[in-house]
Amino acid sequence: MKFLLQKTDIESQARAGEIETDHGKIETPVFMPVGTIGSVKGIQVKDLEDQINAPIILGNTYHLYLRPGLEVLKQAGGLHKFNAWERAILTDSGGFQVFSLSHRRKLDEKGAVFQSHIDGSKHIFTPENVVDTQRIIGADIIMAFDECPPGDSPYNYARKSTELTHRWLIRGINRFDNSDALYGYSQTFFPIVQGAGFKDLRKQSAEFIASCNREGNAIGGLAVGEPEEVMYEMIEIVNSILPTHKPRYLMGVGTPVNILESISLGVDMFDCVMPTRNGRNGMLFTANGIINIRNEKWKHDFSPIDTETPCITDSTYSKAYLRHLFVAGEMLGPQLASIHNLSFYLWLVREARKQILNGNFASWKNQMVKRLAARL
RNA sequence: GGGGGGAUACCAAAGCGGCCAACUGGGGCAGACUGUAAAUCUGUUGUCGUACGACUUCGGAGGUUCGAAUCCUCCUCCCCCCA
Repeated sequence: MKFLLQKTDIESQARAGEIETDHGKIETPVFMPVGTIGSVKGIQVKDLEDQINAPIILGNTYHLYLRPGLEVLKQAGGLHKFNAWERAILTDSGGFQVFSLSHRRKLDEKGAVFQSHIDGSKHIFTPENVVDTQRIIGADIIMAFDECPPGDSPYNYARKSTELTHRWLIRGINRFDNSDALYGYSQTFFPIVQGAGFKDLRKQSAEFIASCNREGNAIGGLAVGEPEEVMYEMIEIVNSILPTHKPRYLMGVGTPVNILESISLGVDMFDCVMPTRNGRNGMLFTANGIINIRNEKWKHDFSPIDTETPCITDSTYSKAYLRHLFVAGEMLGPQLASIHNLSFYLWLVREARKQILNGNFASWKNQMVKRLAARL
């Protein structure tokens, strides 16, 4: 993987760059659609390519390990072959499931024992075997196994957790550096900054992660219950420490406003389930604010959802029709909404990139944040 | 012609003397969702009021009772069975 930093904004920390992988180039800032179990829910690969034009999507180690399982993935020749996605893939390590499935896992120094949410069977995840699994999945970018503590974690817990994540990181790096990619293209390994909502922990963690000298770095443990101001504060501290010539990935974030503010703070890569999950539940993101497409007020509105988002949903269908599909429980509704939302997210980050390259990012961002805040 | 069963809120359907403004489902309306246990979950749905509460409801009209969606009488309408 290579990262080229093309331009840094004068008035903010925003950057435009380009990541090169063996599965294509990724212009940054970028938003990566989440495809947890090897599928961006409800969306075909061809629409991800042609409509949404995503250069990279996510997969999840925990979920893919449980289903379809390593045998199938290995036999398929990796996830790219399995799901027919020929562009880049990043896999989360299962660190988020340490948080989201905390009630069915036990942590110790060695790793995490999960009780499968599918059949209750027990599975051990360690910093080492999570690297092995991601080798088998064949993601272009693989993530360190971390503990993502809740946003309201007390200091002592956050400190211990961060230290554990650091020890796990050493082990993960060691396994990564002593193993090989399986399918003839290269993989890279991103470590993850933790530290919950505490400045000193974030600072220590960022310094530690920077010292590991990997090709890119991630910021985890945010947007997990802490106030937004705290999140921004943590990003600012961490980004003042992480190297500028490497991509910075803010994991799991977020709303369109979160993304613009974080770009402004120097983040290059994002992922979030919001455009797909909320889209399936009838929430549409537009340049002029949020729409709940199920609302009665759209019943007779035959205009497009958004005139700025370039995709089939917007160019073909009206709000009234989308509302009808949702109200009637037609599966096409969630699918079209997901296409729209992802197209909008990708449009937004491409637009941000354009503005950074133009040297007009800061004022554009301030204007966009105001528009995005509306509820239509 | 004879016999039987029904009518409850937008729909379906419980309730069969007080704990009933009325279970439950659907529908309607609204909300939530941030490295996906989610095409899921929550609230609300007689009227007025933020609320305590007040007022009008269980086909219609009368009646019994301290008290009726629930019991009685008559009326209207619907369904089923036998001729």
